[in-house]
Amino acid sequence: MLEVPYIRENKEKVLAGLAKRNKDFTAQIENIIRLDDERKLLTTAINSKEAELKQISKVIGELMKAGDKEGAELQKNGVTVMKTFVKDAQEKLAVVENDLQQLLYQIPNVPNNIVPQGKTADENVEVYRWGNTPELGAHKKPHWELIEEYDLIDFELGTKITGAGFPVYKGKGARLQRALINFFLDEATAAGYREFQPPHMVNEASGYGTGQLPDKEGQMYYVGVDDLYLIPTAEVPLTNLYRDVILKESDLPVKMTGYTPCFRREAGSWGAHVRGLNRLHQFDKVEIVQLAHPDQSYAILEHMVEHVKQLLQKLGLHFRIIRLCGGDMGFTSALTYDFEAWSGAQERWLEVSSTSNFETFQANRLKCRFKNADGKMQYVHTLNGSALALPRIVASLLENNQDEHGIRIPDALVPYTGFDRITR
RNA sequence: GGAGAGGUGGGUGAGUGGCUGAAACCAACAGUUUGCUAAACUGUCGUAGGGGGUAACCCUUACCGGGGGUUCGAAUCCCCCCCUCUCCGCCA
Repeated sequence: MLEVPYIRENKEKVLAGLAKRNKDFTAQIENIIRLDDERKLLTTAINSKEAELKQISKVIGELMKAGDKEGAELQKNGVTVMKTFVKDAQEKLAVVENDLQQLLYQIPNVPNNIVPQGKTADENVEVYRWGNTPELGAHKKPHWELIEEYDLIDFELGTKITGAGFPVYKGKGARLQRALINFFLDEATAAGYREFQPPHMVNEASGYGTGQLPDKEGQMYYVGVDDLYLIPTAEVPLTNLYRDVILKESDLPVKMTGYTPCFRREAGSWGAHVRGLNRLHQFDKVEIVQLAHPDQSYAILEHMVEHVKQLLQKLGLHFRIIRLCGGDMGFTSALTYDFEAWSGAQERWLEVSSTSNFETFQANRLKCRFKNADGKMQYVHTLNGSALALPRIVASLLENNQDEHGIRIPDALVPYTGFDRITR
């Protein structure tokens, strides 16, 4: 959520930035400023009237103490009128504040200067590419065939016990999952991230904190009886660990990592390219999160990108990094890099990580601040990245490393799997 | 789920209708003293909103788990909810 004072002081800049999202926010921004003006006016009126009432109460208190009951009663004249005035003004203020809040919730984050102009994913900009397309020959198979051939994952069973999009990992398939999770967590902790095991369900306040709510409730599984949401990513519980927290400047940056399953309804997005592991309702992911000093957040974003880059290199996967254009970027993000691994048999790129700087957009909602050198409160910048999401990594590992005899496990992973090949 | 106790500032903890935004102590920060460390002393020590000032700052309102209510006036009384602790029940 953008801060109103920031909007007021940087109106043109905000509008110009938001224009990259291919929508004109002029009317909304003007409305926000108008409502804020109204808010200030009402507040001033209420404040002075309340000060008056408070003064009268004080006088009554003194008169009562002195035993002057009649004098006290006299003071009460006019109080009712004043109280009615205050009550009316407060009701108006509540409406104004609510309208303002609702409007603010609808304004996405302002894209950073280097975010490319563009409407769709086609206009994203590739900024880095590593490795080569694997030579697989004519016998290459997509991962859903390999999975069946080597009995690694069972989609039918998952459908039986739960539903489509909930796979059951079996034998070496299950072991590969565990290996990847441990590998990713070890790499993250070695890079200084503290490991957490957060809850897999969160309350409504947490949903608002990181920006899933309002608006995106359709994307989360909701447990109505207990009013809880299944997390769509570890970003939600991890970042919310610092909701309503005031940090010391010396605490920054806070580096967290955690493995969790992620639950996504993917309502409406079940089109093409969803076979096998390409899109699931439940998947595993290791996430890295940082709370950063605003002056350092973009340097830290680079570090995080570097970290993810190394993971993919250690796994030996052909991949590229793209900078998302304004039209493709998430609501809460100011700058996002997506990582795409090559899928050798599908012959297309699969998104395996999304690493973003949210600047103060989440921190404002979270009320996560630190005291700066001048003793002033300042919002932190929040950042996060997948490091990494498993299913598409598995898909691309299986496809890229296949030959007639089986599937080769990358060296970095062998200590974790305990085997270096998957065979029949 | 049932019964009881309780939720106050960074922490401990006082405070049952007005002089309490909140004692005291601890922690923290700044300074004085000191050969260093320590100790002692002095001072500062919440957040947010509104108004004023170039600014240091000043005035004002709100906030004592959350939300309502009673009252001229609520941390203090009443109602609802949430959470924590103890005992009981249930259970991995």
